[in-house]
Amino acid sequence: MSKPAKKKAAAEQPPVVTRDPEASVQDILAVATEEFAINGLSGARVDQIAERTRTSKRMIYYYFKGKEGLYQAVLEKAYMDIRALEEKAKLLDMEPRAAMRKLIELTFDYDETHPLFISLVSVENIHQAKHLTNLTSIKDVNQSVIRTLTSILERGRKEGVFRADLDPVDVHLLISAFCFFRVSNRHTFGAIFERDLSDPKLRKRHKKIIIEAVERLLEVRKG
Amino acid sequence: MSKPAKKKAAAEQPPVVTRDPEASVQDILAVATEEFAINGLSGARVDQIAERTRTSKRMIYYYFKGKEGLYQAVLEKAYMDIRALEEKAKLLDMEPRAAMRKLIELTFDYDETHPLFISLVSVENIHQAKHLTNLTSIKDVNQSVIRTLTSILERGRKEGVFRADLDPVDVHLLISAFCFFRVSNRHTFGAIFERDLSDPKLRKRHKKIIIEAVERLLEVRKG
DNA sequence: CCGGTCATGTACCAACCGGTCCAATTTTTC
DNA sequence: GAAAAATTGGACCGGTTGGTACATGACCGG
Repeated sequence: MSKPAKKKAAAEQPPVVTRDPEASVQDILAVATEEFAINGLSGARVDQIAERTRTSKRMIYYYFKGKEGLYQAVLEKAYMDIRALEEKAKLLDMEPRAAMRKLIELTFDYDETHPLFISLVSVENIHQAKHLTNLTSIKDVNQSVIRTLTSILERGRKEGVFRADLDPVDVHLLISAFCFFRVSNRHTFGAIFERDLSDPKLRKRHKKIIIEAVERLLEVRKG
Repeated sequence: MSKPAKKKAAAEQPPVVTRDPEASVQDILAVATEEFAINGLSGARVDQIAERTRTSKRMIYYYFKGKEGLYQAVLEKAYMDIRALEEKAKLLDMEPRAAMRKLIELTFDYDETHPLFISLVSVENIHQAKHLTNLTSIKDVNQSVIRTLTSILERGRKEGVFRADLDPVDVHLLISAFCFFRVSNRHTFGAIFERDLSDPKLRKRHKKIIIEAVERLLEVRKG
């Protein structure tokens, strides 16, 4: 079914150059995300991205100025999407240990289901995050994880179930490192140790391990 | 014993074209390691590598066939160098808990002091490790870590200080992930959370954290 | 309906980049 | 010491790639 578009409905057969700026932008971003994640910044080809789009190379330069502009837009969008991570779960209502477990599971699952995001972050790190520093807005978004974590740790400490001498960012680092690495390094790790890290069986086991590791690390020890 | 000076510079200065194949190869490899680590496979420029070398582009093609051949050689060398990791320490003579702690420290310090290696591994993962699969030799080298770890865990289990239900590769994953991530993602993580992960103070704290996390994870629990 | 801005397609280019050709000169082999 | 092999240099090439000039239709305010 042809989309009737606007009021100018079907005179006979106009070439119907369905104009839709927003759709063009989103289309380009979606394709570019894949290309940059798979091939890296310099490895990705503008022509290839354009070809996979329903529009043309001209549009990429029209909307994003150039390859780097497109890359930066892709990066920003990818980082912004994490916002959806904790929003759907109301961690602050749960008791500390359950909240912590849930937070770990969310992180684990997010990384697992967003390999393109993981790749993009790796790419950006190779470029020493010099494009990321332009994007000040994403700091706030990402630091919300820390606020949540801080709150959970604080409540746990008050209830006497969590120790008090751990920095929330350090805890986040431990969780993030494990979840991220499993995905980012699945190819080399898999090749060397002959393991398929995408195996559901392993996934389940690894999720249990990181949860257990963090839980034990947070435990209060007397003496 | 003056060289048969080139006709152009016959008067003084013998050009002294000191031929040294081995040195040429090593020189190229060293420069290429940096370039590939910093710019990635497609981002690195053969001309740039050649220029930084004391030899010429021609030599790169002579010794390594092409850009990909050079990249593969760089990758192989980088992975082979890990062999030196545990060799110098005789972990098998130490009591299990001390050995485990030492192994973690070695991994932590190795990653910390070899950021180029970390970058290369990240680059290779973006390329889905398709160059690594050609290098079967490195599997053995890297699996020696697992053998060591297996032995430590086994002895610990027999002595009753370590639990028995953990896979050595999974334990290695936990350790490796933390140590690797700290370096591989130092730029994005640092930018977002405004932390300099190379700060010695943080380094010391993080080393303590990963050691403590693993130690606690390995503890035997009754019930 | 009409001028102006927005959106898009086509064709094209100049620079770059991986790779090679030709040849010289050193080192090794016999 | 001559032939053969190994190393090196420098110029050069052809395809690729990011980017642009130009034209043209589509939408919108008045």
